[in-house]
Amino acid sequence: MRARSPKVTIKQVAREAGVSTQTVSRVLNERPDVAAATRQHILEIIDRMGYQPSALARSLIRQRSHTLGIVIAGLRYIGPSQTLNGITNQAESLGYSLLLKKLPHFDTLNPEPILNDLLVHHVDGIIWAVPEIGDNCTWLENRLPHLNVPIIFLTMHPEANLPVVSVDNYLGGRMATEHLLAQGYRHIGHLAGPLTWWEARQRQAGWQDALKDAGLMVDTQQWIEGDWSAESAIKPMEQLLVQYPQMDAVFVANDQMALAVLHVAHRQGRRVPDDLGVAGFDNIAEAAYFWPPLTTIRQNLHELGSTAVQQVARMIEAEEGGEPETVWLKPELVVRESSLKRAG
Amino acid sequence: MRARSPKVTIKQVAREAGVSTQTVSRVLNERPDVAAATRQHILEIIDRMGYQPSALARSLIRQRSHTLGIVIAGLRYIGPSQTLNGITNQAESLGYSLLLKKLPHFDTLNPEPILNDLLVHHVDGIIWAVPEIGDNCTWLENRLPHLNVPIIFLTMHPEANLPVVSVDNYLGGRMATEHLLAQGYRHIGHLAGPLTWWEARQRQAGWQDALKDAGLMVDTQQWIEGDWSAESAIKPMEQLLVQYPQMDAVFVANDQMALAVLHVAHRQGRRVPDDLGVAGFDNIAEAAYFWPPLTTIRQNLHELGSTAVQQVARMIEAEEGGEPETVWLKPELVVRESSLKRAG
DNA sequence: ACCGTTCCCGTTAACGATAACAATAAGGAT
DNA sequence: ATCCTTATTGTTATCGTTAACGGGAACGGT
Repeated sequence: MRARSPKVTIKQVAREAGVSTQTVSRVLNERPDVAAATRQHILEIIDRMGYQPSALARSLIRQRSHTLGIVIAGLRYIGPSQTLNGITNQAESLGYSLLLKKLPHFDTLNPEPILNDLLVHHVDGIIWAVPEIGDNCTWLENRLPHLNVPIIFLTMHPEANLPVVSVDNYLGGRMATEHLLAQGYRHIGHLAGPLTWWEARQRQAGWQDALKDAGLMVDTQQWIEGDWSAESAIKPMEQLLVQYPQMDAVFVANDQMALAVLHVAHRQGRRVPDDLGVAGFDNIAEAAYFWPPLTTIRQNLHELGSTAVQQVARMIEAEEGGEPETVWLKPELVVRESSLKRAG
Repeated sequence: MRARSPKVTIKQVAREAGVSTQTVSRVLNERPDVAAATRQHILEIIDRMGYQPSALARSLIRQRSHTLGIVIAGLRYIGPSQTLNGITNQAESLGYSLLLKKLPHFDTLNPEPILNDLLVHHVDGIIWAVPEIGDNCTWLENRLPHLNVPIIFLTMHPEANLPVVSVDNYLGGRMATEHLLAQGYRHIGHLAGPLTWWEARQRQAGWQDALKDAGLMVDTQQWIEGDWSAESAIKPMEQLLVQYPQMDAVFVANDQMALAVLHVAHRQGRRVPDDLGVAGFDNIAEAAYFWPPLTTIRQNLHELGSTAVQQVARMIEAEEGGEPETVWLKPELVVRESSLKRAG
């Protein structure tokens, strides 16, 4: 292996070895019909010249690029990044390259430019890692049937025959709320994410059903909406404390907003968890070091990403046989001090 | 624009239009030498058939892929994600696609597999977004001269003739420390990142020089090393409080560890900022809602990413003329309560 | 001696596009 | 009438690789 300035091609190798390019190709692809001596000779020359076959030319002739298109909506928050991390790891180990695209906005209605861009690059499959928000998925109905490439969706409403991989947000909401109930809290409010997001609605529904199953009433005074960010949560939380004064615990739709909740509680002198139990969602790295440490729902986004890759890979390899399949990942409850009601 | 099952090629368009593929190609590339009527006719057929030229075939013949290789080391933390976010945005607007690769480990010594993978995909340029850790950059010397593709490095020691884009970590360390000094703190400790990291060393050096310039002594009792994570910072912080008892403020190398510092301070009943001033680094989204809100150094990683893309693009377009250039981005001080020493 | 295999390797065409070079027709200059 | 432009189009070769096929040599069986 040594230096190579302009790229070495199969032709140069062939000429150097005194054989046809086809024979070199056969060696590259480990075909049996090459004499041992010839193979050895060619391998030596390949090594000496530092030849690497062009993935571009291969993709073109084989009609198979071993490339996946990944569509994300943004990486400002840690969630999508962790998912992407899982994707890169799994893709690496399955031998796929990744073409990364970003939607200009969360609620881009027309995904055509992005899809086209991926298709002209001959991706073998697509992972649509964009959260379902408002009607940003309406294009699906009309476009999907014409898309002749396997595509998988992360974190969205699982329609019939749509391959989706998602964390069970509803279950997560239930788990957090049931934990608060088990601790003895009885007036459990909810600080929701933006309800245009499917995830936010699921978490809210889990909270609501858990309360109902416990025989508790739920009305609109008991919850309020934020927009995921800590900043956005300050005022809603203050408002929630006013409109639901009996509240003794709150299930917050993500950890960032839960941080803001702790912040407001401190400012108002309400002790957590004694006066107010708090549970979040996501289990961000910092949650264990909040004051007090935050009880939360851990979602394994790394696994989400890696599962998605496995699923598309399966669909790609299966050609026609790959049935759309929905995979639900189970979240986990992580109990820390913020929800541990002390006696009384 | 309508459905297209198997991909439409330029040949089919040409046949449908009754012209040669070359003429279609000329229309695609907006060459002047096509009769207006012919052009119109071909455009209609392109639209009707939903034809999109293959990026693969184009890349092959043009020897130009309009693709950048991005090498990262991981996305567990938010920093690299923000950088990547900046990269995707800028790449999009300059018309580059992104091939994303992940190093298996931070300290991978042999980047050859990754580099090769990018090269066989004919990337036009490479952004090496891997922090400099230990000797994970030693391959540079020998390999770089033979690499016939522009490459740019993020966040590493700027050797001569090496194109680097980086936030000025040294300056950030100085700024944080000088701010603490200006607030009247006089015994300023430092909780460093792992000193195998270039960034960690830079931040430490900034802290040290700021103290020296203020006429204060610095010895090894006054600082200790963490590994960036909040978890890792708990014990070192406890240790630092023991070994440097006069300490009245601490500059922490990142916000995650600063969170742990606040945590330890609370547990030990030391009031921040009265008994202990705290300044962090990074300005993560949560920092404003820590208790108390954290003074920190903001680094614009989005800009880091977008600058990197601009630089490689420049190098690509410049062919030979692109001089390696080092770009330093200035960090900003964000003052919050954790460092505001009250009178006394 | 003839024929069918098997082994090994080369030729040609193809993937989907563009570059470089004709080639044709119309029009103007000489 | 001849030659030279200019405008427009087609042909051929090419990018780097592999698929499909062909063909010669060596070997064994009848």
